[in-house]
Amino acid sequence: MRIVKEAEERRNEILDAADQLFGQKGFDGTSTNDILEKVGIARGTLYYHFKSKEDIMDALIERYNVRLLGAAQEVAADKSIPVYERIMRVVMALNISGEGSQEVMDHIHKPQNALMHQKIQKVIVRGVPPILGEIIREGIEEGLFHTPYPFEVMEMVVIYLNTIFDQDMIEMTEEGRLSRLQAFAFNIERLLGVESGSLLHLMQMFDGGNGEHHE
Amino acid sequence: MRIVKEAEERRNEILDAADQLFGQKGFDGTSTNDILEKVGIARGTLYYHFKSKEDIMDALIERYNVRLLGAAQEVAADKSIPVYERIMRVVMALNISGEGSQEVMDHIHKPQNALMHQKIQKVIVRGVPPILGEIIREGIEEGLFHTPYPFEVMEMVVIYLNTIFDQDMIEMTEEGRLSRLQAFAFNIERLLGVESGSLLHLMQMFDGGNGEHHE
DNA sequence: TCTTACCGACAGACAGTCGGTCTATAACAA
DNA sequence: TTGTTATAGACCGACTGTCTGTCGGTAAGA
Repeated sequence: MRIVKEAEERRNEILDAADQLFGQKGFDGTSTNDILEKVGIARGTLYYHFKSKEDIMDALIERYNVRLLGAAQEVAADKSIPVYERIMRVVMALNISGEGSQEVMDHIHKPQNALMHQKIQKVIVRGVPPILGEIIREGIEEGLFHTPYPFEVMEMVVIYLNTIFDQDMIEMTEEGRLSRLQAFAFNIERLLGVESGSLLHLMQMFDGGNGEHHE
Repeated sequence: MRIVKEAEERRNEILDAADQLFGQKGFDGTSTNDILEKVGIARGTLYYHFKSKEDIMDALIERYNVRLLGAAQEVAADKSIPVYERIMRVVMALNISGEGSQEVMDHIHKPQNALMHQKIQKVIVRGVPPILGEIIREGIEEGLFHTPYPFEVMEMVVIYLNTIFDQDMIEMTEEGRLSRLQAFAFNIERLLGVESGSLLHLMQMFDGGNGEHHE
C-alpha cells in the first residue's frame, strides 16, 4: 500500500485536506491524525512535507493569499475599466475569490480559528488598501474623489468592514446591519469627499442582494 | 501543607498567576501545570475553581473588561467635564487602565495570544463605541460636531485604532506612524464634521509624548 | 456532621521525532 | 540492449514527552 508521489502533489493533497478539516472543525479541533488519515498517509510523511502543524496553516494562508490578492490585483490593474466599476469588481474578487476558497472565508470567522483568522486579517489589511488606494488615487485625478489620503482612507475602510462583518465580533440584527450600511455609506462619502448620495448605487452591492433602500 | 482559603481568594490568586504567565508565554505556551505550580496548588484545586483552561482566560478577560470599561464609563458619565476633555480622559482611561492590567495590553498583541487578543478585541469593539458615541452625541447638541451617526463613527474609529496600532498587524516606520496619525486626524475631522485642524490639540495626546507637529 | 476546599494519581489525546524501508531513476557494466 | 547496482527522495509507524481534564478520596472549618 505504498504510493509514491511528487512532493508538490503530496503537499497539495495535504493542504486540501487541511483546508476542509480546518474549515469544519477549526485549527485546534483538527488533529494531525485527522489530516493524515484523510490523505491516507503516515505520520512521518506529513512531517516530511511540513515541519509542524502551524507550518501547514501558514502554507494554506499563503496559497489563499496568492489567489485572493492576485485576482484583485489583476482587476485593479485594468485601466480600461472605469474607476467606480473597477472598485466594485475588486471588492467582488475579494469577497468571492475564485475556485475552491469560497469555503475558507465562511469558516475563518469562528472563535476556534483565532490564529488563522488573525493571520488572514493581516494579509488583507496589508494587501488590500494599496490596491484600492491606487484606484482611488486615479479617481482623484479624474476629479471623482477629493481626499489627500486615499491610501489611509482605504485602510480604515478595509479594516472596518473586515471587523464589523465578522460573524461574531458583533451580533447584529438585520436592522443593525442596514443602519450600519447607511452610516457606512454616509461616512465613506465624507472620507472620499464626494456629494452625499453619490455612492448609493455602489452600496447596493453590499446589500445582500436585497434591493430595498430604506433612505 | 494543606492551605484552605475562600473560593474567591483562590480564584483571584489563580487569575493573577495566569495573567502574568499568559503575558510572558502566551496562552498556548502556558500549561496548566505552570499555573498551579506558580500558585502552589494541586491540579484538582485548579479544576475545582475553573472548569477549563479557556474558562480561566474568559474570567481573566471579564475581570479586565470590568476594570477597563468601568473606569472609562465613570469618566464618561461625569457631565461636568467639558466634552473635548472628557473624550481625552476616556481614551486615557482605556489606554492606561488602572492597577495591574498595564501589562495585559502589552502582551496581548503577540501572535501566540490570538484567541485572547480576539476576545479582548470583541470586548473593546462592543463596549467602547457606545461610551464615546454618547459623548459625541452631547457634543453634537452643543454644536461641536456635526454627524448623524455618532455611534457608527466611533465604532469605525475604535476598530481602526485598535487594529492599526497592533504591534505586528502592520510594521510601521516612525514616519509611517506619523503620517497615519496626520491622516487619521484629517479623516476624523471629516467624519465628525468639524473644521480642519480643530482636533490638532487632541491628536497631540497620541503623539507618543513627542510634541512635534509636522503640519 | 456536613459542606466546602483541596489533593494527586491517572487516563486519554496529541504533536513531533527517529531509525529504518521502499522505489524510481540514474549510472554503469556486460 | 539488457542486467546490475547505487543513490536520493518519498514514505512508514512505533515511540516519547507533554498536556488537559477526571475522579475518588481527604482535611478543615462551621
